[in-house]
Amino acid sequence: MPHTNTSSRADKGYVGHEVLAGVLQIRDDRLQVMLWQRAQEPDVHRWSLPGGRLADTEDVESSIRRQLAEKVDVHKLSHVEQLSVFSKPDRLPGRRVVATAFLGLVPSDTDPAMPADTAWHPVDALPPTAFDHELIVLAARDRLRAKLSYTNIGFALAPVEFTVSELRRIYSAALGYQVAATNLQRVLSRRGVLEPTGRTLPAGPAGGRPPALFQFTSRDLQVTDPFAVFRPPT
Amino acid sequence: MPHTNTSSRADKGYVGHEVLAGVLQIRDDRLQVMLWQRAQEPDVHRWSLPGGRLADTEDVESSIRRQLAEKVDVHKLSHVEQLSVFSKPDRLPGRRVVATAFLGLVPSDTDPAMPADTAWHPVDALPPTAFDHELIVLAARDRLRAKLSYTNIGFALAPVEFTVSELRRIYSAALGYQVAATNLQRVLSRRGVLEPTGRTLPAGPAGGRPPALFQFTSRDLQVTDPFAVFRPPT
DNA sequence: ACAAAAGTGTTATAGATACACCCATGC
DNA sequence: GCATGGGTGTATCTATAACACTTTTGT
Repeated sequence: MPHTNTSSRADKGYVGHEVLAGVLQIRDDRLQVMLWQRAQEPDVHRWSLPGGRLADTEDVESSIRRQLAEKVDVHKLSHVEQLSVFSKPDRLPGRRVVATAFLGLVPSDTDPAMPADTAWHPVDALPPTAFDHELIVLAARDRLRAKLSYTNIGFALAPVEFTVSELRRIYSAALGYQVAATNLQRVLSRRGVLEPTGRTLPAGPAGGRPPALFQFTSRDLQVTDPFAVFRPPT
Repeated sequence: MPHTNTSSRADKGYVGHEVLAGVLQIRDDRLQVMLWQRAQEPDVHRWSLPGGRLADTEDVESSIRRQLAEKVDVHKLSHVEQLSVFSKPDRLPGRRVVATAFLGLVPSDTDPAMPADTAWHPVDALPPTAFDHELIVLAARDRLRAKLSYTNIGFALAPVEFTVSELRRIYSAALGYQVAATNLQRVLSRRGVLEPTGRTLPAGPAGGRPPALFQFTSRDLQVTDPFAVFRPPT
């Protein structure tokens, strides 16, 4: 790739700006991240996050959505939010580039078509990653885990309609520990995050009661637990 | 641009990068923010946040700390953290500049010397502000309020030693509603955030029991309440 | 003694977990 | 009938809010 940094660092104040996304999805009951394998130096063959350069007419969120549209049909992204800036001067070899990192989510029932150099990898068993991209993946994972607790962000990981069992598997995979279906249902219902659709699925081959189907009441991010330790007087 | 496999638009633009901080302090029992008044166009006479251009050799956090040192003795900043990126293409007139915004905190018992064009303003009664700086101030306020609930961030607003009454006034001002001293003390103590120093202050002129002095057990930001709705099995 | 401010004891309430038990289906 | 998975009822636990009451000082 470009340059020997002969003139670049001397060009005072020129700071490149890129956007990168940790796009997460639950696949095979594991939290996985979308990565593509670099074909060129630097960091050849290492895996890196999708993204690219910020263009003139877009803000950072428009930019990451545009760039992801080249990898994944953008309509399949159920949620995008900003994480933070990664700006160590030497985070990339060559010219200086500041990155704005994002968390992106894809529902578990979609399987977006991706280029040949791109694949899903479990977040807890990452391949060798390029630059500081592993840090960004971990930041994305941590943000998701935190928000599962106090927001309705599960809507972005689950299909539109699902059984409580399916939702339990999704939450367990994302959080990294087993959650009980019984309490998951109750907590989310009491908060008004979840509601039954009235429909059910047929029982499985081994029998059993046919599961009811549920949906999220809202598909926009909402804080559902103010978790205010110091609660305003009622 | 190193390391993207996407071909984005031609590089017409030079994207500047600035860092800005909403520096907050409790003064006169109100949450106030440090602003300086612009002397030149654009937005003459409007009030704006301290900050400036990202230099070549620093990351964004080093940069904002350096720039604040020009306004406030940097050692008086008890906490600095990144908020988010503001990147609308037209957020400033003229050349495009992306801003990384920070929250900065100053303890209530310090009164940093500041330039003549700089003053503190209550966050709930801001003067006319420049560009998108009001948004950044509100983001700083909201971040502070959220973290008061589930972290020990109060250490950054309070003096090293304080009475529970003083702390109550600080929390009340920052949160925007009255908190009760009795419960404040208990919640923070049970979490191990607060501890008595063993010393007391003399009673006030009107009498009353002499208050005990307390301190925060740690002066680094720590999450004290995991507020995990889906708690890992014990 | 009395007023004032600080601090403690006690109860109430909310929101979660744990677990036993009942329900509906296929074979 | 019975195994299997789904769903509900109920007890328990934890943490905070509310408030009455006690403590310690100055005048």
